[in-house]
Amino acid sequence: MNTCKISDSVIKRLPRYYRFLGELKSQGLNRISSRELSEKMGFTASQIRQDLNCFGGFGHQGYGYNIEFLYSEIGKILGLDRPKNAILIGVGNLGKAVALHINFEAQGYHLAGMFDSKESLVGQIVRGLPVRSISTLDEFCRESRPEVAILCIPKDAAVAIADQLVSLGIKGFWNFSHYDIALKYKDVSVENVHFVDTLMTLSYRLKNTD
Amino acid sequence: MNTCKISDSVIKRLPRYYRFLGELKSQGLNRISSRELSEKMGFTASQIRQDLNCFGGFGHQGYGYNIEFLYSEIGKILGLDRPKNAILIGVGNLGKAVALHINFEAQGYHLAGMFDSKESLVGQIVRGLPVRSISTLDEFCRESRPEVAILCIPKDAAVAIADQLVSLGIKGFWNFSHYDIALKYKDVSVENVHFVDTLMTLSYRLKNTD
DNA sequence: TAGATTGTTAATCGATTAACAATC
DNA sequence: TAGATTGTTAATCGATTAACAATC
Repeated sequence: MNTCKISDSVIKRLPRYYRFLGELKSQGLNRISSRELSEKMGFTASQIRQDLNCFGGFGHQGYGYNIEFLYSEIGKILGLDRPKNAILIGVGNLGKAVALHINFEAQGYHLAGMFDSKESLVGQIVRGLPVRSISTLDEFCRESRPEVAILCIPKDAAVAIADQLVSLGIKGFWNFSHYDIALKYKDVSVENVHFVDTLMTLSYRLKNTD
Repeated sequence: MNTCKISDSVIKRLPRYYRFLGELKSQGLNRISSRELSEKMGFTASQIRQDLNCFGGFGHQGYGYNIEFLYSEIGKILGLDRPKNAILIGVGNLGKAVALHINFEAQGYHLAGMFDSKESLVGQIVRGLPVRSISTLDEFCRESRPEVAILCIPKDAAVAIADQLVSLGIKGFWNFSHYDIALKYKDVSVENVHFVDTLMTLSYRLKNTD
């Protein structure tokens, strides 16, 4: 096992491994070699072995990798087995879609509360949960201690609420807003979901077909 | 101007430049140096100059960059000024959210049609557009010639429909499904939006706070 | 002119790929 | 044992950063 610092590139590939292995598992397969996996995933076999060896020797020489075992190990590396409380801020079109569409439990998340500043939304039931007034955020967080906030609000609203969320103990943001949280708060984890960026790169690629 | 092949890393940073410059522009600023921009964006000034010089010399020695001009040039590089017809496949929670939430026009896209296989959805109006039956896809594409398909359907459905879309002339996919289109069709552009992946990497980062 | 800042080349750093000994 | 495939080291490749001459 390589004790090197794990690079961002490796971490970003882990969910993809997890996804492919989950599928192989559900197809009832038992073992796979790095070469076979490389053909399915479009990585090199070398890269796959390098990536996995950042975390431990999960394979067996002459055999390959046990799919079920590797799947479960990558899940643990990602921390999917650890329960994580999350709150969702902003229950507009996007927030509603996120709440309804994402199967949080499959990654160990529990959506504990949903908040909006718009009084007309408060009390509405989405995914079996009531939308709460943003004014009750402090109280709720002191009781439920969520560690993740999902930001489905515009940039200005995100700027306005980030301090409060961090001081209430939020350790990670799943950030759909255009506010660059990571630049200000160095000790929280941030994953940005900037769809529109990918729509722009698609536009570029269409024009420059390679 | 550097005529090197533009790397993926550079292309992925362009939307971010576009976003930051748009904001500076709306703040009424005229010029900015690579150093000032680097402080705002969290890149190095060197990288900014390198990136921009892949496409041309947009700055002036001793002055910096004209914000309005650079913003507009990056928009052109990304091809946002070119009109692009798009169709959306799958009008469930996710598809509806995408249709309602994304301001396609700001990137030069026009959402021309929406399709679903579920007959109960057909005829429903979303964002002023009727949901069409998937059985009318051929006819519609031969008339409207969309070049982009937005896939908001499950993996199996995506596998089943990709051939048809490619043969109907689709050149780019904005892919929310878990089907890896790019592996099979080498001559189409694909941008994957795999939210759940970022939810997993967030889980990892929470566990390994760096 | 002096000061500032670009465009661009060179140096460094890190990530990917290749190679191969270890070993199942 | 022979064949297969890993884990790991070494080589390559590409991306980022540093440096500086050009020039506004």
